[in-house]
Amino acid sequence: MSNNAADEKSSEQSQSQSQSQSQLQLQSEGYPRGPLSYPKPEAEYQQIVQNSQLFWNKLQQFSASLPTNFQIPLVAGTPLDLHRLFIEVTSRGGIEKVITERKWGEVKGIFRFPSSVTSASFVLRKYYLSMLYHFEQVYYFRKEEPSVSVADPTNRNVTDSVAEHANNDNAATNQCSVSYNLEAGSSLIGTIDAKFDYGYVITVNLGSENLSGVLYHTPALLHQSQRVNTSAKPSQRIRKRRKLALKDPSRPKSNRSGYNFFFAEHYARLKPSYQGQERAISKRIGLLWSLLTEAEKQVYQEKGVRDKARYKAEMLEYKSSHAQPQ
DNA sequence: GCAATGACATCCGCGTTTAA
DNA sequence: TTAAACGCGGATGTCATTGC
Repeated sequence: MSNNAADEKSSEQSQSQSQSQSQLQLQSEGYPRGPLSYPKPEAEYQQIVQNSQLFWNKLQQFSASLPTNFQIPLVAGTPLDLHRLFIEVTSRGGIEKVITERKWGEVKGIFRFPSSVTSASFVLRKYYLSMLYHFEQVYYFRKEEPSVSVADPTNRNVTDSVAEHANNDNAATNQCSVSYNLEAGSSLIGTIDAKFDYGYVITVNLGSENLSGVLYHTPALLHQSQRVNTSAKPSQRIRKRRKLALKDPSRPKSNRSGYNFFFAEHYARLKPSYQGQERAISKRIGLLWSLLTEAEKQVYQEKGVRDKARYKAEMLEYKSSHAQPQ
């Protein structure tokens, strides 16, 4: 099928869509509006990978079934090799994996874009989402229905997604800010039209209009990350310790020296008067330590000795419980 | 010799997003 | 399409001491 033919077909579909503008489609970012069900794949994934011509034929046919214009994107003035992009992404487990595992750097490296392309990762992701995402779902994952779950490879929540769509100029049909003055806590009545991996396709009755949209389950991981974000950012050492703790949480904490106890005590005291001068605090505490008499130091040294004993005892127990059976 | 222990601002590099 | 802004995570710096 030629590009023109594809354009004409998508144009017709666009017109039919514009006739049903009451439909509220809360689509995920950049994803072409997909059909309720996918066409059957007409080739095996391996064939698509091995045969570039077959790939292009099937992609154009597939794109024609979607309400999007099929146009090969240019990057730095050069047509983007969508076949190569498809292979590189699917060989890494698909778009969701590439995004969540931050593998765009690897994919980007394959294309060897000129240095002038400063946002290659984002461009590749954008074009993949707009041109290859549904194709991947059918020819790689062999899905029969669209799974809009990809809304969350970026791990953002529904609120963010909706807010973005409300700000998206392209989302002509995504007008969340419809004339209805909805507020948090407003009640709506609707029906579930379909269920998919991460949520539901729903229709809500608003006056004389029926608005369709998607409800997502907020991933548990997202909740965790949000909780983390609401608190102060942990220090690099704390993150490192947490990493070590995750590796072996039962390992006893290292013992602290007398100076460690002295430092902790004085740090808390000096902090209010040394706002934002942590290094100055450290130097100050070092000076104070050097000015202590032996008797004064002894108080802290004893704490260190006790902690050392604690550490030794805990390590003995730890080692005996982790000893390899002979 | 390196890492850990207390605290965290600052810098840097990389990936993502936005505006023009 | 691209440059710039932005966000995030890791490394560093300060100190003394100790265990591995």
